[in-house]
Amino acid sequence: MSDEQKIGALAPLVGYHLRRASAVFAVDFAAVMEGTGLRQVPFAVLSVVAANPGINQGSVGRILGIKRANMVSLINELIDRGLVDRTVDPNDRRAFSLTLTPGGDAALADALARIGVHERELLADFDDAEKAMLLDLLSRIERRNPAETDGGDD
Amino acid sequence: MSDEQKIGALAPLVGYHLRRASAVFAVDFAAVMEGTGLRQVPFAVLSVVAANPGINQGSVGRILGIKRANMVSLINELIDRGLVDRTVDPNDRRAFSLTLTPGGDAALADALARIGVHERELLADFDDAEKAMLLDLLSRIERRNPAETDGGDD
DNA sequence: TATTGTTATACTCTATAACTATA
DNA sequence: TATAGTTATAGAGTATAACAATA
Repeated sequence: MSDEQKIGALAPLVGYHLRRASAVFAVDFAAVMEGTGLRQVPFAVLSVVAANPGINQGSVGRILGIKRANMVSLINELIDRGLVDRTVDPNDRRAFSLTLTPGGDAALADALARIGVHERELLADFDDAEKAMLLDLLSRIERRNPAETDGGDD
Repeated sequence: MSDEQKIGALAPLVGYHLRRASAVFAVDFAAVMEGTGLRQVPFAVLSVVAANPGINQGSVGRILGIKRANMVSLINELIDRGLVDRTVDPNDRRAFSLTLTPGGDAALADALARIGVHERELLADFDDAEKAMLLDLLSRIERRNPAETDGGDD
């Protein structure tokens, strides 16, 4: 018993706490999305395609930090499930133009409703200023290393 | 070119930004630790053993959110590298008592020096109050779901 | 009966390299 | 020559189930 939470040298490390807090969100995300089959990364892809109709796979990957090679099965999965539509881009016949299907719109709306509940639950004791502060601090970290985190570098 | 970073519905989601910020830290962690062979999780194990001499594997797992089954190879790796010592606990002969070897102490000190550089770099534009605020906000998230994130539930 | 550690196994996520077709 | 997408593959990380030894 008792494991008194002595994390020693980890205590002042932002990297450690980011990893653990991120894991808390990931576990609860999976719980709240149960039954939909949508995981964190496919949901993010769906969001980016919705916000950028006609975008191609490479651009989605660059925005989300996903390598081109790993985008393939991700997009295939969303197409197989009828959530995304893929057509050859007439302006560049190497590329595919991605859009959400009506089913994709519905799945995204359902996911956003579930995720709204999940975020409100995990941030229940955060006031608006604290949540805004957290989003700002995290965004500043994200901007620190855009090149290395980018999905486009092979 | 240009991928104008339209992340759409992801923009206000703390879970998304936690995942991306955590990834930035993970990539830079790997870069700064290159050559040592220490990754994030084994480093965390080393830190917890150092802070709790004589602790057993299960307790380390519960503190760090690592399942017992996954602790085995983790501890084996640290022992094979001569960083951790494992002896049968005389008070409970099912359990092992874990301590750092002198080599483990040295490896941890070296890791902490490297990680100090890495954290200062990634948080270069954070003042002390902002860093303290971030640590506090993240710790409050970590406390939201200790049960589900715990490593001890099979 | 519960707990510590173990083995075996599987799935997700991420990474690299080599290929094709278009530009 | 560079870029979009693809295939194959490998290594982490994490999950479950079943087992032996000890409490």
